[in-house]
Amino acid sequence: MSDVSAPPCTTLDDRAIDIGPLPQLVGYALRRAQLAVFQDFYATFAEFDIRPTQFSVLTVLRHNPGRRQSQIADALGIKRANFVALFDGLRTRGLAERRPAPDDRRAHALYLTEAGAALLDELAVPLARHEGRFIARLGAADMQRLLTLLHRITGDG
Amino acid sequence: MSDVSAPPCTTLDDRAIDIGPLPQLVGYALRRAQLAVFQDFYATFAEFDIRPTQFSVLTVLRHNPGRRQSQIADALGIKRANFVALFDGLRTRGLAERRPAPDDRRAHALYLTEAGAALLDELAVPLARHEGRFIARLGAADMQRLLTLLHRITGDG
DNA sequence: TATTGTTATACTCTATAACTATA
DNA sequence: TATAGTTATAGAGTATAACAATA
Repeated sequence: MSDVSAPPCTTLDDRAIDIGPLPQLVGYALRRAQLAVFQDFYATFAEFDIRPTQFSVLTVLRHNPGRRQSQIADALGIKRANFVALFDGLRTRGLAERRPAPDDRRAHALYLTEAGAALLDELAVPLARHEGRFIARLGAADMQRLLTLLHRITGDG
Repeated sequence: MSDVSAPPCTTLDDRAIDIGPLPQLVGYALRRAQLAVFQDFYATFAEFDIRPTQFSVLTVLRHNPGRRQSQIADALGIKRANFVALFDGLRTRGLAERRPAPDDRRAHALYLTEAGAALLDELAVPLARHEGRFIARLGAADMQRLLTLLHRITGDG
């Protein structure tokens, strides 16, 4: 339905902006796509107060119990100095814990708590819905192609 | 050459970390790929002191001279409050300028300066090298497939 | 001497609220 | 009343330097 009584243009130029060659730049396209997915992630996990980085730490802890802070941080591309506060946020919520490393009194071995493991189980359902929304946009086959291309960009595949 | 006198393991567990299902999550894969490309962008344009967001603003100004701040900011997904300092950084360097909007005394019309246009011309060469490094990893056909998939993720494809 | 975890600090990016001058 | 630009502010994320304890 068009509105025949719509007012005339109120500005000199209200055509859509032309962002030119930006969509053909891989960095720009990656950034916009990443923001779209993270926005969906934030909305999906807001009720659990879990952000993408926190989710990635919990996941790596589940798959690597007892590793040191620096190993976990390195695997996720996080500086060890920045990992301290990030991990403390999980620890004070009872989701993860530090234990003395048996072979090195400087180091801590990191573990999920039972509450952390239970939360990760609980997050599996909304996570699948979140991923499912993007698989629905692309189809499963194209999503797998996208993941493979992204791994080749990152340099590990 | 392997070093037969290499010391034994110094830690309890120095196998590589297993980041589990993270590489199959679209948000994680996008984030890591975006960081890899932006790292290359930073290194490529460090000598020009241009960051990805600044480059995108200059590019949109070239393609849309005379538009208002809020239009430019919206097109790039930047809040108008955050755009002020960003644009001032370009303006004080003589790359862009504000002019009074002819039809609305609240608004400013934004333009590239000649220096800004000249810089953008100069940046074309390193930009092509930057893009070329990732096209080299994927091949031109797969890069085009990646861009198309990314646009579909973002929702404008 | 080097490394682990930590603190301090700074800079960027992002988000919201509120102000001003116009409309 | 609403909008364009602006200011202030706060929260993440990220980067470097330096320190204590330990290797």
